[in-house]
Amino acid sequence: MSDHQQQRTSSPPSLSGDALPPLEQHARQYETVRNAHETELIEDYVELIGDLLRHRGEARAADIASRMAVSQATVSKMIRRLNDLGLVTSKPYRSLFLTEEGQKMAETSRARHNVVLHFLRALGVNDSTARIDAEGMEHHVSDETLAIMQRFTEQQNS
Amino acid sequence: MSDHQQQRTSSPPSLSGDALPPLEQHARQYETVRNAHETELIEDYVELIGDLLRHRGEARAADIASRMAVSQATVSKMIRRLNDLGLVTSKPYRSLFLTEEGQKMAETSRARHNVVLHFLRALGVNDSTARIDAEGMEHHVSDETLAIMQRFTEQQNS
DNA sequence: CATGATTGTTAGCCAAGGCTAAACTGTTTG
DNA sequence: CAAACAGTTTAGCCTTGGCTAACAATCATG
Repeated sequence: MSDHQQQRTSSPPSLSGDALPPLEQHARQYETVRNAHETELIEDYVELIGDLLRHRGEARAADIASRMAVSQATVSKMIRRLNDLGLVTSKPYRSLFLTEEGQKMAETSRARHNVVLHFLRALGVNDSTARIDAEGMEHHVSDETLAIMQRFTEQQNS
Repeated sequence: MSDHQQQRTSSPPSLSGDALPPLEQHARQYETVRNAHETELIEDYVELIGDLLRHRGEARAADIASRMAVSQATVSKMIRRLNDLGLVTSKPYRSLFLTEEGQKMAETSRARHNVVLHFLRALGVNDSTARIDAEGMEHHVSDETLAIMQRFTEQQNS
């Protein structure tokens, strides 16, 4: 029953990089990320629906499915959820529309997305990489950071 | 409720912001994000275990649970998964250790995390915000962008 | 050294977000 | 105008990642 436990011990903090954040703060970090994950997908759908409406005049489930690379059944299920959340109005077998709340969310998401995307390009990231990274990052950037990104981009472009 | 469709219609692309990306590219963006989500949590656990080992000499389930703000049962279940994936070795009721592969993952994650964190600080983001944002962003930053962030940070600090 | 506190595990529940297969609707066209 | 096809929905399944409650092991300590 002896403890093993490689005594790799006593690692002096000075040699082992940044210290652990205080417990409370650390916990808050993870919680924030978990919360973001809950809304992330919803926002992506709403944003995409908004984009389809703006660019195509309609948003069909099939388009969403192919753009998201997901099955139509998955989209259908998600639409019901969006409906229940009061973000879209849908009549069976017809195009979707956003409720007022949905439009607000789409607008906000699109704005965030664009700030991040333009920021990455201003930083010097290749366009197609920037698109991919922006898609992943947009939901994890605080308002504070977003504002800084925007300022940075503007300075770069002047 | 029936005022459908602000006829914002026929939106000329020039007025409606960036065009939709070509379908294939668009689909790849979402796929990349979905894939990131699958490994994200795993990496967070492994990274945290690595940090606990470095700073404390041991990684107990209770510590992980409180730092992640998650129940012990959740941690216990996750540890079995990490075990199955060959990332940690665990004997019941004992501290965890990382396998060689786990250590590699922890190292890589930690490095990414630090690059993003230091980049955000160099950009001018407040420390506690930077920590939160870094936690969320780290899994969505491509190698290309990461390299650019690192260069930027170094220039800033010179 | 017994016992209570702490820590870890197991069982069983739930929601989210995927999937395929099958059923249904709407549209196009022969 | 009927049949075929494209689009949509439903049913039912799976995995992940949470949770609580009950139980088990370990550890401190009176």
